[in-house]
Amino acid sequence: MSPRKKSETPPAVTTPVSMADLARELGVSMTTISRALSDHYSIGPEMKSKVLKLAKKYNYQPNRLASALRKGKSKLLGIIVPYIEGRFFPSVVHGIETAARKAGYNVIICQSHEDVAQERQNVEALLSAQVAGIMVSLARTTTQFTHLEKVQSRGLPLVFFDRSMEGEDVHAVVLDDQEGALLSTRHLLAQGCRRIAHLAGPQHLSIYKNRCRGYVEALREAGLPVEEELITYTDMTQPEGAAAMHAWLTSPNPPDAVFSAGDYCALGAMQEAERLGFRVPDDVAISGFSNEAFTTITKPTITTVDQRCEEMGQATVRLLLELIEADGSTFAARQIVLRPELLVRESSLGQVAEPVNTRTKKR
Amino acid sequence: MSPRKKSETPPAVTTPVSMADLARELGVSMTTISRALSDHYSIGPEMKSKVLKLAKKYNYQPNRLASALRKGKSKLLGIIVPYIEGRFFPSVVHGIETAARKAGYNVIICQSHEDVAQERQNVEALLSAQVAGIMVSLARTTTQFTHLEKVQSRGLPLVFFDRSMEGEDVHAVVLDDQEGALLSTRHLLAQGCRRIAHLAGPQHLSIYKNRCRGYVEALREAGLPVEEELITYTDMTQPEGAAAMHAWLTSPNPPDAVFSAGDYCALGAMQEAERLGFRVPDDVAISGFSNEAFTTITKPTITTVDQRCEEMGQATVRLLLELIEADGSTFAARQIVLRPELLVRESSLGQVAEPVNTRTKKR
DNA sequence: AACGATTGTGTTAAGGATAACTATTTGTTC
DNA sequence: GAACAAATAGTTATCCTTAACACAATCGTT
Repeated sequence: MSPRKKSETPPAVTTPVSMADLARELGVSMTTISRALSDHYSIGPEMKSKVLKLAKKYNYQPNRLASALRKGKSKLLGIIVPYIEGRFFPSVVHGIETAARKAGYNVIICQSHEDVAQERQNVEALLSAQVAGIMVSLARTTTQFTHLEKVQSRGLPLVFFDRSMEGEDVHAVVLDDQEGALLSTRHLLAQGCRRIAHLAGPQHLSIYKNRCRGYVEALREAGLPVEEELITYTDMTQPEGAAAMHAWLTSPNPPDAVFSAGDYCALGAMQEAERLGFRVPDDVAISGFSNEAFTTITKPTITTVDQRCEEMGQATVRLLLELIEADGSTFAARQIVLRPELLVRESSLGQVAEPVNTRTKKR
Repeated sequence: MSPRKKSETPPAVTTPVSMADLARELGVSMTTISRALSDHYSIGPEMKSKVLKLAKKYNYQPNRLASALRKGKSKLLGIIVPYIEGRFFPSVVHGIETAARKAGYNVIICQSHEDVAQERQNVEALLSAQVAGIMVSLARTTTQFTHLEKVQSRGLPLVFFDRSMEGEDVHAVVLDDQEGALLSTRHLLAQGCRRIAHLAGPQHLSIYKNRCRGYVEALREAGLPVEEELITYTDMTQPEGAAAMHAWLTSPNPPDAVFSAGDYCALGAMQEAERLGFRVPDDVAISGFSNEAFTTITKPTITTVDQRCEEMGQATVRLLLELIEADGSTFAARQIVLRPELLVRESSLGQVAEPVNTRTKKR
């Protein structure tokens, strides 16, 4: 009707071909086209190949909006993360994105900036974008979950990763933090260390609580006492690591190793130790957690625990897609626990050369 | 017909309310609802408030799929990056995501993995997701642009960021790499350095070519000769930086400063210098490029150039949205050039204490 | 008093894909 | 050879929102 208002469009605008175009050209109905493209049984092989050929010729791209609208199911997945910086989340997102694309899905990314209100808004945004499912790693401040319950009441699959709702009947992919701490502390013990300190994180966060548990477990295994003055609670930053280390090393009975629940904190501790004239690992061994990128470029390189970021992303997508394809029929909550990997590096290697895993992640 | 197979759905599935529901309840037509919600002039204030109230009561969320299908314009933006790791791209994506959300758009992220074929696929995926516009940072291997021309021929706004198509009639947001290199080299000169070497990157990439130009420009300004043996071409990795530095420092006439076009390479150079017994910055000053996270935690911390990641993301979105809203009417190609910021740190600070900017980026 | 302008609302037809239901032809079975 | 099943393709309604067009009522104007 209305004359399309492009009076002069230098790069001549071409409209994408639709099923109707193909149908017209072949003199068949749109249904036939639709079925042929989705390999429906009711279309003969001859017609199928004709349609496919024409579709390729015109480089037909299905309009996913239309498809999603009709089917009530889009090819979009939503993902909510606290932020996309540092090592961990970009890597997980990378894993998610790769796996999702392989399955023909696109991913919409939202950041909560560690804020519940923002997280709520993200949920709304994703719902109104009609995503087929949501993956979320909770903001630190999230203690109420009404926005997430709403997702489920919509019948939308929801999978948590890394930071999950604890003890609830939810689908989740998490790391076995306790195991990682256990491996790391055991390693320090194996290096001959006997007074192992722990730089702990905020204990209301389960990941840090579990890392502390693993540390304690390893000491118990070895028949060593858990000494209160050897555990310092920090916010896991570099300065606090340095401060804690300073206190320990200037005390009458300093530790001979430190297991930190985070790499930044471990770094601070290491730098402070060296500043005070202690050698790492000779005088005091150090291990961290998270396999931050910088742990391979410090001097010495820092022993740490890898969190399997990519695998976590892949597992999350796999679980979510299963739920989406099951279409609400399976609701046995599933928790996937990934095994962390200890990466032994220079900061914890005693002179006693022994067969250990010195492999670092390839990139 | 087929009995919906959820025999027992514990979390009772509620269907989202649609305009039709609101219309029925108020006894008006859907059009009225639609108009009231989009604040159309033809709806009376009384009716408007009634509709708004009801919409809020039922927490009505518009179905963006349907809206986008009808309007031919979705609230989705596509973004194609080589990868989402390291410092730069996550930060830019972060900036993009934040700015886009503020404007009511969601962002779909794709990775090309530095591969043209993948990039082509990404474009297809975004087109079929019916995004309203695309932001792209080219893969290194991209030399043909048919897939991107297709985007424009669809009438879809396209904005490049960081890695753009050179010399073409395109919209782009880039960093002034030459300026950054100029600032950095000038700073080394101001520190009293007179034999400044350059760790250069692959010269077929414009960013590295421009950084080299800036270096040369600064030397010229200072009336210094550009010596061939003081420029080494590398792939910008840590080992190659170390190798180059080794060669320089074992030569008869070693440089007293190194400007590296990348931080990793600068790091390698710095480590090698120290290994050879040279002190940084006293014997040889060093500066890098990119403001990678690790540059603040090495010892000494590394002087570098910040690439304004967040601003780049914001500017990219702003430009793209302008194009989207202009709806094909403005096609004057626009190039936005961001000014880099020199971050002076320990690796280049001579004993001559002078008033310089020692600020590092806060996080 | 009649007319156009203004205001407020309804009708209807897209937009592209798809699923339920129908209809036709061919092949199979007893 | 009649009945029935399988194979193949078409009709039509639907997903939800929006926009062009139509329509009715109120108002001011000449």
